[in-house]
Amino acid sequence: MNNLVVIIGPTAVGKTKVSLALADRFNCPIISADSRQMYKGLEIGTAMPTKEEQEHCKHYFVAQLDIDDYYSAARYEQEVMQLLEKEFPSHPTMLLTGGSMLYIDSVCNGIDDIPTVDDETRNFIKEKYAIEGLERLCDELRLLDPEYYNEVDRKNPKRVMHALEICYMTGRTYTSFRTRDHAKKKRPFNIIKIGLRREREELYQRINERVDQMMLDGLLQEAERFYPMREKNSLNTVGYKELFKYIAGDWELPFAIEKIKQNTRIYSRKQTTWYRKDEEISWFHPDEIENIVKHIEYRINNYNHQKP
RNA sequence: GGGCGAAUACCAGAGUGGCCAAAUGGGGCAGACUGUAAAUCUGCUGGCUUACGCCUUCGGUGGUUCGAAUCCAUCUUUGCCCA
Repeated sequence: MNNLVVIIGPTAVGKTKVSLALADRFNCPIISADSRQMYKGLEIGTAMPTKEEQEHCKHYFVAQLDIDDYYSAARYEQEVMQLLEKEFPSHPTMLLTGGSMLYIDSVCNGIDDIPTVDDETRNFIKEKYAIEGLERLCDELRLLDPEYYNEVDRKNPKRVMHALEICYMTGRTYTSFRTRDHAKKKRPFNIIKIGLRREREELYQRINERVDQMMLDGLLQEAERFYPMREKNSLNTVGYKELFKYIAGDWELPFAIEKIKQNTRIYSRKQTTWYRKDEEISWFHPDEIENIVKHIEYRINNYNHQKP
């Protein structure tokens, strides 16, 4: 059986370094699971693997989208599954690493097949929301999909709007697509989840230092380059959105930099919240490379012995 | 030396006799999460408690009052103005 080693951990914990070491050991390419590193041009702000690192080892899903390209976790799932099918014959152990938990979850557990919303519907609902407000949309959702109405976070416009989009576009309830059919999504490979963690104080220090380094490396210039496209979703990203405020004249630069650090810390905590409920993760300190390798080898052997 | 003012929870800052454990914002912490997720949204934030509730808080002390963050006296610190 083939193996997918998934390296996860909060931002700035040191995933890149560990995954490069593991790629060497297991002689395989790296599949990135980072929703922002996928975009071209965001090298500094997303701490994208460097040219040298990418030459040293093949990276997938890095710098391949344009800033205004549409993308989604579902599309990611589909593309990763295709890629794995192609790669497994020559690389029986593959590496997936990144901080975008929804993307990782969609690869490990699958994501329901829900149609992609067309622009027309999207704009229609968006306008409806702008004119009528969230409460009216909720009222409508209660009529169109009472079951989901009872489950959703009715204060979260994105959730409510998306459900309505599906109802409008398909003429079916959003609930009818949310089957969570895990049997259908059962993966034909072993998944080994490795979590990387550090003491919070240590992680925060690394975050702060990394942000300072990004500024030295030219993050501001990178942000200036993308300033005209600042409304794009892909640029609603820590590191850029704060500098856009500075460029617009709303914030002082030192304040913007502090906000980048602060929002990065918050982001790291949100990631941690996601990890806490996943009991399949085996945790290590990023410096314990040898232990991580041993653990992975042990798991692989174990899986193989279990097979009849 | 004289005059006026200010002191409120981690910070800023409302409150000027009971509806005040104290608005609001920031910060912090926790959580949710299936379609652009580094997004979006939620809860908590004096102590004890699952909760009802109880206890200790609004610079210090002492008063007035049935009742004080709020009124009075005084002390301390501090800001501005006149000398």
